[in-house]
Amino acid sequence: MKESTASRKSRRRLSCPEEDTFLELLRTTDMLSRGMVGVLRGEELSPTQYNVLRILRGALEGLPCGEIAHRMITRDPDVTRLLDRLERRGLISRCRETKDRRTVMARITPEGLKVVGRLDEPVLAAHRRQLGHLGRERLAALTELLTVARSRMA
Amino acid sequence: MKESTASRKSRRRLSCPEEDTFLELLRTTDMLSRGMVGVLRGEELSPTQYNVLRILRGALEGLPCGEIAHRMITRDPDVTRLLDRLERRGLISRCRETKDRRTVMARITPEGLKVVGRLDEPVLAAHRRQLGHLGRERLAALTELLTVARSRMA
DNA sequence: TGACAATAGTCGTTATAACGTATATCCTCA
DNA sequence: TGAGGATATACGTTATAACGACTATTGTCA
Repeated sequence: MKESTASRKSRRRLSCPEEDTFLELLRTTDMLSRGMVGVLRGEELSPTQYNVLRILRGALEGLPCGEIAHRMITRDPDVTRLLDRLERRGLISRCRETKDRRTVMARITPEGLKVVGRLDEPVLAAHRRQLGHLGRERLAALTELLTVARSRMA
Repeated sequence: MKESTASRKSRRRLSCPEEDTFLELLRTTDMLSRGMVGVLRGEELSPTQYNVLRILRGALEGLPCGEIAHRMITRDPDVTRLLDRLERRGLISRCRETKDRRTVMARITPEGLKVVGRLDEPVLAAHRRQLGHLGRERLAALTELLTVARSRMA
């Protein structure tokens, strides 16, 4: 194990606890995301698209584009073309507001609801398969740590 | 708070602890990554490119492309073109092996070393700024939880 | 040996992300 | 009221990611 220790030392000469955590976060998130991508592929949705549909399902009355952008997990300033693709597939509809003619409201369509609905079960199953082994307590601890991390992040 | 509770309930009708954790992970990682992107922009490197350079700095004797792909944090099967761009900028060099003529070795150049080197300080500072407030113990706890999560992930 | 599978890397194509800029609409206040 | 700034969205362009198919080289075993 001598050589492995040495190479590890040199490779990590600049590492610090913060960086270790950051890298673990990246790796874990990457792994989880890949799993999700696999599930969503069943309905030919990207994670971003799925995210939008979930948001719109939670607001059946519709939302302005900007609000969608604001609520997205991974911020995407170019909501326009994201919605373009979803509209082309008939999963959402858009219409310009009458009051403030700058804003465009997006709504999920019945077809869109069907698509997201078909994913509920597999998505849930994937989550359980990927993280279920941690158990309630550790999941709670993890969520808590992440919330704290983010709330004080500079 | 009545309405907010109700809407929250309906919005989360399908949520589960695993999903909550997953979403927190995504949000946190996204936030951290954005910070890094900002720092790396100083040298016009994408996170993926920076990752490759860090890997190659840890293996000055060079590595075959496949091994680079294997070590990357976020798996990218298309290492070829990633290395193309880095080679075009003179940050790495490539040459075909003589023994196994299928493999191509990539090495970091002195110029590449300079670029990564210039980032050491700012990257470290960013890590501390973003996660330093957690303190040693919580960082360790977080890293530990993530390692466990990943090691048993199905 | 020599056919065949396995491996390492490359490339074509399409979709998506990132960035800056443009356009339309609204709001405020002199 | 009307000029200037703010806001909401769209779009042009370039870079990158994702997915397959393709080529070259090596290893294996009948």
